Amino acid sequence: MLTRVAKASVSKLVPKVPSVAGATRRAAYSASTKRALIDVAEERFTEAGYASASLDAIVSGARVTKGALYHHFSGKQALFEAVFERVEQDASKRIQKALKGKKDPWNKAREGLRAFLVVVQEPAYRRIVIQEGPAVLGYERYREQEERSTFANVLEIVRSVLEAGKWELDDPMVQTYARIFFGAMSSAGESVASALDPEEAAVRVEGAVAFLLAGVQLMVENGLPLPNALAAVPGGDDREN
Amino acid sequence: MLTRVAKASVSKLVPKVPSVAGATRRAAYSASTKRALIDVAEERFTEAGYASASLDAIVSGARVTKGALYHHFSGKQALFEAVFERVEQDASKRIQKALKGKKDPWNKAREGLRAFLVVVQEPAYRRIVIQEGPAVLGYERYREQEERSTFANVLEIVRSVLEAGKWELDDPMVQTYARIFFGAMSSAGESVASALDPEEAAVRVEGAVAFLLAGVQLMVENGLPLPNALAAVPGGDDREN
DNA sequence: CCGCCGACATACCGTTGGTACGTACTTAGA
DNA sequence: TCTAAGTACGTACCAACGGTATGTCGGCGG
Repeated sequence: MLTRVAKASVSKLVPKVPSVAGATRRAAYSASTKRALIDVAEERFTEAGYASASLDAIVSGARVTKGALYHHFSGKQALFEAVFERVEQDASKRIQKALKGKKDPWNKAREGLRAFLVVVQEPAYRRIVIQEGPAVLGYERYREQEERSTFANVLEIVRSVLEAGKWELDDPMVQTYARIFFGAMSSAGESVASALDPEEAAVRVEGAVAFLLAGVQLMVENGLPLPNALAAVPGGDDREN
Repeated sequence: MLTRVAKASVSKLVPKVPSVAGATRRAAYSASTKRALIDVAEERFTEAGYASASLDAIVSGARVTKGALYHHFSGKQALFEAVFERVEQDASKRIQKALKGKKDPWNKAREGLRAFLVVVQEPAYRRIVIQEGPAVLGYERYREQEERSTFANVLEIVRSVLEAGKWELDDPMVQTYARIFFGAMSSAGESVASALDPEEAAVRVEGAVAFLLAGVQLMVENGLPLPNALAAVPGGDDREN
């Protein structure tokens, strides 16, 4: 009964002409409840964390029952993954928008960093993607998801920066650089978000990254060596001390 | 009964003269079972993950009951934290050993990185510290723990590297650099450990970091600018495109 | 020798994720 | 319009798990 009311209350979402995309009315209802589930789940997961967010709370928040949940998702983890995906793609789009039109690799990097530092301060992204993502999904699935969203952005930025140099490096090496940067950004983002003064922390992070970028830039301009060679530094194998 | 046998089998750990440190025999028994709990817990947590590792399995593996567990620890999370702490300190010690005697900051950094890349390939460290640590402990407690172990090592390395430059930067800034590097290393470590060819991946990571280090080194030698200034780059506010 | 207390064991509870099954409402087809 | 089919749920239930309350046994100080 309550369910009926619930459906009625969101019925404005139902397309007037269920012709092609929205298809039938049933499908629209269905999609609506699925959305509601994901919405509430995102909220609960963000607030309470994955383990402490009970399915009962989620389904009651979405004004459905577990039957509905298990009709749309194979389980709690699948629901989390759906939420994860949406949060990730949201973030990715916003970062891409910040990159829009920027062409100079260095500015692109700085702008992307800034956008990321904004995104990473949102509770949902912090908790769901950075904090609990790897643990809940497992590193494999986590990586797969990232690969086609935020990490893709980082990869693009890193690639364009590295291409500013004349060295040509194979794709795995670019991936390696991107991995390193992505990890750095995630960690930095967490520390920014949890700092007493996030603004100040963000400034510090931007400064630090700008510094490192300047180092790379210097090497580019001086046309310098070994981009992907190992640290078999000629100086000496450290027989000092 | 079984418990009795278990205790007897490890009774060689009991000090012959329970005078000062080991104290009474009871205390020694107690410490022994606590150790056993942590041992088994580390194993189970590493294999199955935090959520899927049941307390029943852990206590039965340690040949005790939940009564014993809840006598020594306040709950599952506390047990995890004990395991976490041990794994972390183990890793920290090993890294410190690798740093032993190295004085040149750049070599120290490279050596520390190499040691870290070894440590991070051990399943226990990967799973407990990197993957599940932040999610289970929460970022706050996670950071507190790291602060006094592995992160301390990174901090020291970063500090010594940065001090190679003539700039003086305040402590928070050094912390920021260390955070960035630590995050980079964690992520890189994960990708190394989960790569099809960890050896090759490790080489790539070392190469990439060496490259970045070379950039910093270049800036040091050229006595270059703005270590902690923001990227208010004079070049232009990016009205390009 | 004895009373006490620490170090467990045992039995039990509430909650949770997950499943099996029932059912009402839609929609396609005649 | 009527009906058969199937989708999209709701309901009732279960096993497993983390956690707790209480009992008990053996060592240890006096």
